Parts: sequence; structure tokens; C-alpha cells
Amino acid sequence: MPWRVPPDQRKAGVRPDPYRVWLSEVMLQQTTVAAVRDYFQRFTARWPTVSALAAAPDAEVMAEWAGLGYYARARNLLKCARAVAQDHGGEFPGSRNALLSLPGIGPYTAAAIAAIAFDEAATVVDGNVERVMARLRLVETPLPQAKAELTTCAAELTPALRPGDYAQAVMDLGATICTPRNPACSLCPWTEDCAARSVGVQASLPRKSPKPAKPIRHGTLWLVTRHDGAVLLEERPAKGLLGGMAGFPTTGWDGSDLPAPLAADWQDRGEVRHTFTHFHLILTVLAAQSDGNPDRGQFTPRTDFSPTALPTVMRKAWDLAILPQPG
DNA sequence: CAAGCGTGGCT
DNA sequence: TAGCCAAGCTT
Repeated sequence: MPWRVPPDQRKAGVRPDPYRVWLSEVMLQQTTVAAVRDYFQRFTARWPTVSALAAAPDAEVMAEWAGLGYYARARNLLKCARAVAQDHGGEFPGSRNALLSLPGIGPYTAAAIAAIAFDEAATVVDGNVERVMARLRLVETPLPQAKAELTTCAAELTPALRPGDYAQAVMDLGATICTPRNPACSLCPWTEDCAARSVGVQASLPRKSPKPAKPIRHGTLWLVTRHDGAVLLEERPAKGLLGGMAGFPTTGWDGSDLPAPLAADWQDRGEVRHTFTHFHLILTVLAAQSDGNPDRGQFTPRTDFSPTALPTVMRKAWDLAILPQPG
């Protein structure tokens, strides 16, 4: 993985760059390695240092993050970069406690940066570690209730020697061997120590309290193109769903009923279905060509617009309305 | 502290 | 295929 320092360089005394550790850890929050890899490459190529990122315009960073999800991470990424640049002389603070005070850095990420970049004996507790600890110590209390107990287990195992390597190792163990469904216990270095395996219940741990069903919500999206090809976009409010991202004007998605951004001869292009963390969305896509003056948003020249700069639900609407219709 | 917040891959 | 899941943070 591009954010890791290869073993031969590690043996030569090379420590990971805290900027790259931080960026990768934020991207990896609730996100798979496969999804992160290309985003990490693009971010580090475009902004090689935290000071370079701090100087970037908000809209460019949000556009580069588009598609990765949990967009509050991108807003906090910029806040954090600017805090490091302005309040810490462009260098990440080296302790877990100092890192914790920065935007978007919580208990897990602070510990991960402190351990991996600064070799502090901080205890990392992510989903992988929770699973490993629940099995190793046979913790049958469901998550999230068991979080505190699992953190205690993890802390008891954190070594003073090479805590950064240990942190990555225990997470890798969870990611590759102590996996959620079919753990490869025969390959596990802790197989003889594992309390869950000794009684055969490892695959059923950790227990999780049931999640509420996702409701279905409905809305309308308006896709307006001007005759010169410009596209009507608006920046979504900074807080809430898709906060700070560019998108096409929509109604609210919870029953609120905003009007169309302008009067036009709307064509029904069909429905977009998209599932967010806590609801399903069915979006009716209406398209029109108009040179009118919109009440919301602004026309963006077609040459300045790329659907890759949009969150996925918006990109789906674009594909539906603009791509050649099947048949 | 429970709820809000994305997405894509896998079964 | 519909649900589950992933290297969580904020309020």
C-alpha cells in the first residue's frame, strides 16, 4: 500500500511521513483499502505536504474527495491541515493527546498517527481490533456496548517495543486472517491463545446489536443545461448530508418540498435509486434546457464541469439524464 | 450517547 | 439480492 514505508527502508531508520499517515488514516475511516488507494495517490501527487493542502481552495479538495463518501471527513481534513499549518508550524504534533484536539482526528486516528508515525505506545482500536479482541478474550457483550471492555483488552496487549509496527500488525491480522465471516484460524499466530476458538464460537463474534431498518425517502432532482452547454449546479449547505459538495438542485429528501430552480419544460428522465447510511432514496430526475435565470445555483461552463467531482448520487442522475438512452 | 453521515464490494 | 460490512468522527 502506497502509504506504507517498505521494510528495507524501515530497517534503515526511515519513519513514515506523518502527513501521509494522517491522510491515509482519515481516508481509511469506514472505507476499504481498495477504494482509498487511487484517492491517496491523487491527493499526495496534487498536494505533497500538509501546507500545500492547507493552501488549496475548498472546492478543489471537495471535488477531489467526491465519490469517497463521508464528506465531513474532507471538510475536517482541510480544517485540520490549516490548523497544522497555522498553529503548529506546518508539522503534525507528535503526541496522541495533541493530535486528538485537531478536527477530524478522534481516538482511533490519534492513536494510529502517534503509534505509526511517532512510535508512541498508543492503543489503536478500530473495527478490526475490536473483532480480534472480542474473539481472543471471548467478549460476548454486543457492540457498541462492548467498546470500553475491548479497548481495555487492546491496551493490555499494546507493547512498549515497536508499538507502531504492532498497531499495523494487529489491524492487518483483523483485515486478512481474523476476518468477519470465515476467519483463517489455522494461519493465526494467536490461535492457541484464542478463547473464542477454544469453544468454537469465533465466527459469531463480535456480537452486534441489531440496526434499525432503513426508511425509503423520495425527492426530485432538476438537471438544467443551457444552450451553450453550461450546467446548473449548486453548492450544498456545509452541514448535513453531502455537506459542502457540488450537486444539482433537488427538493429536500424528507418530505420538504423546494420548488424547481426555474420555470422550464421538464422532461422526466426516470428514477435514480441510491442507498445512504440510514435511508434509501428514490429520486425523480427532471431535465430541461433553459437559458433562464435560476433562483438557486449557478450555471457552470461545460468545460469546467466534470461528473467525477460530484457525489455518487449526483453522478448517477447525470448518467441517467445525459448518457445515451438504452434502446 | 445515540443518531447522522457514503460508498462499493461481497455473500 | 438485499443485507452486511470496512483502518470512525461529530454533535
